[in-house]
Amino acid sequence: MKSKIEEILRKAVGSGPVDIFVPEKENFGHYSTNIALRLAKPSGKTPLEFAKELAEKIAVSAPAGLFEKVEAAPPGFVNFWLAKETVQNEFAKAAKEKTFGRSAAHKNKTVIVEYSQPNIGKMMHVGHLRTTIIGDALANIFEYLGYKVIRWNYLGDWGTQFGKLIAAYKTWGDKRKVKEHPIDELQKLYVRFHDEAKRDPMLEMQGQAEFKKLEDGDKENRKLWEWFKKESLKELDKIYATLGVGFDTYIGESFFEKNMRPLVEELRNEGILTKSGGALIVNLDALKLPPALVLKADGASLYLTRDIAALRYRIIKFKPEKILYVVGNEQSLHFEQLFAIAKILRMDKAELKHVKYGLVLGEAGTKLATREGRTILLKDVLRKAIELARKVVDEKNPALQAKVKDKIAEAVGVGALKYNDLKENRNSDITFNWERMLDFTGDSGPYLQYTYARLKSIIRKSQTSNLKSQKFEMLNSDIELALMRKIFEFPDEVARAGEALMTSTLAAYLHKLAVLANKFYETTPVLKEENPVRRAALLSLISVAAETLKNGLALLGIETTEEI
RNA sequence: GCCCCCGUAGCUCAAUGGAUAGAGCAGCGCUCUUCUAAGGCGUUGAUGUGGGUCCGAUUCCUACCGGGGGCACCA
Repeated sequence: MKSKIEEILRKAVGSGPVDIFVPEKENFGHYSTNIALRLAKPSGKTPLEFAKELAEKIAVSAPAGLFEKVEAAPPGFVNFWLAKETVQNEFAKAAKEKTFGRSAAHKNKTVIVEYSQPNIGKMMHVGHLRTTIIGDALANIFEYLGYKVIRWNYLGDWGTQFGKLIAAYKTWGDKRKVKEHPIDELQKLYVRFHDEAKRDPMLEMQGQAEFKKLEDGDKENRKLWEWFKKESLKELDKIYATLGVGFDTYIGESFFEKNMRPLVEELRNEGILTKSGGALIVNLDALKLPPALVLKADGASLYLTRDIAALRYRIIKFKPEKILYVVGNEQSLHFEQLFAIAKILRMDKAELKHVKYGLVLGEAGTKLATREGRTILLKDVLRKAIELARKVVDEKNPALQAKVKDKIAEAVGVGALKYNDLKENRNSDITFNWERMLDFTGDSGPYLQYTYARLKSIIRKSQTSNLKSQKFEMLNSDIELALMRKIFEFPDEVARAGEALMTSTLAAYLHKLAVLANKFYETTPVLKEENPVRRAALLSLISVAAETLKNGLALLGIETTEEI
């Protein structure tokens, strides 16, 4: 609908960009534009005059019966109200299409979304939640918009940290213990290493040496590394299963190990390498960036070096239109440097975007650090959320079967965590707060899931299988029309989320949709409706509203259940 | 010191340069013999400070104040 009005508007104003938006309040129209405010000046008219003329022009030129009215409003808006019939017809179209809003417009375009990126040998903590669910949601959105999406879990499976882990294992490790609880033990070793390294600087060098050996192909270190990686992946899979998140590839940093030497050669040939304190750097003064270190004095590679190689690989192999790096704010400099070097190496054909987000800070408001043992484990957060959800289900809906309750608890617990994060768009840091994360009321995941379940409950009780009524002229009340309009805004909202790389606008839209659905629920008794034609139309409306909620939540990676 | 992010209601967050700055929580008052009260209705309450650009600034520029993060051999 939005694009249709834009087209009409474009015809009326001639050329140039036009922009239609849905105003906050209905008394400013169903759709609105501020174009008169922008175009009035060169015409010598006041914005309001310009808007009035534009409104009159459109009222005449628009297809008959499309609008109920088109009005100018101070200081110079043009507001559009759709006719009832337009709303009903447009809704009918949405109701007919199963894949409403899904587009094929970008069929041949590839987007690589890099997200989650856990480190092998360490447990995932709350910080990983943001990258994992934001990345997953963006991947879903781009798929919906018709892109070919590559979901890339770029594992942190290489680097000095493994030298440190290997050194720690060799010094204090107990093979039997590690076999029993691999990740717990490895994490303990890692923390101990950093703890003792504070007192014993030799340890740090030992760690670096072990990594160098690993990178040089030392058999024992290689074996240990493989073992740690295997165990880590098992652990990670459990978390991803709970989160309902999947990937197309787990190719991580270690994959690019073999590219390090040629890459350094290439950088040398480009003439952009400088020696500095034994290490090799790329000077980025011209771009007002600090120098980027690409090879350590001992000849071992670095995160950035591997990232350059990974970028090269992706561009050659997949020819993506965009690469989205869903990584925390704290790595801004790293990506500025990476993108700068990409430009120098002429690897900037793809649109490279650092999709950044604020840090999750501890309850004290400071950074959580695994290496110092200050961390909140993701598995604990998930477990706690699901347990709490289970308690609430028991309270609210005790009659359900235990198995059903478990399923609901998982959907609700995980949904609450995800929605809580995805509804926010700010780059600002989040201070970790159990209460807020596990709030199941108000503008929350469970609220949307609850709305869905309520709607489905009506349909179940109606004992009708035919939900295909198209007699939408029977639906005339303000709330019914408002709900229909909100539903067919769905594709516009998905497109907007994709353009802005933002999940918050989509979450806000779904919340508004749910508010309308609940208002409808409270004010319109459906099963008591005596007119069978209207009853069928109402059921059809409920069915489409529920589907839209379900589809929207699915884009955010949130499950819905029939009962809650 | 330099760079990045942020500062909106008591709290946690919204607001593609536009209209009367939106939600949720907490508070207060209603609302379950009616399709799930995880709900609905009502109500109290906010743009860090000073300049600037603009017809119009929470949004852009600038200075300051405050919080968080980063700044070479971690990732």
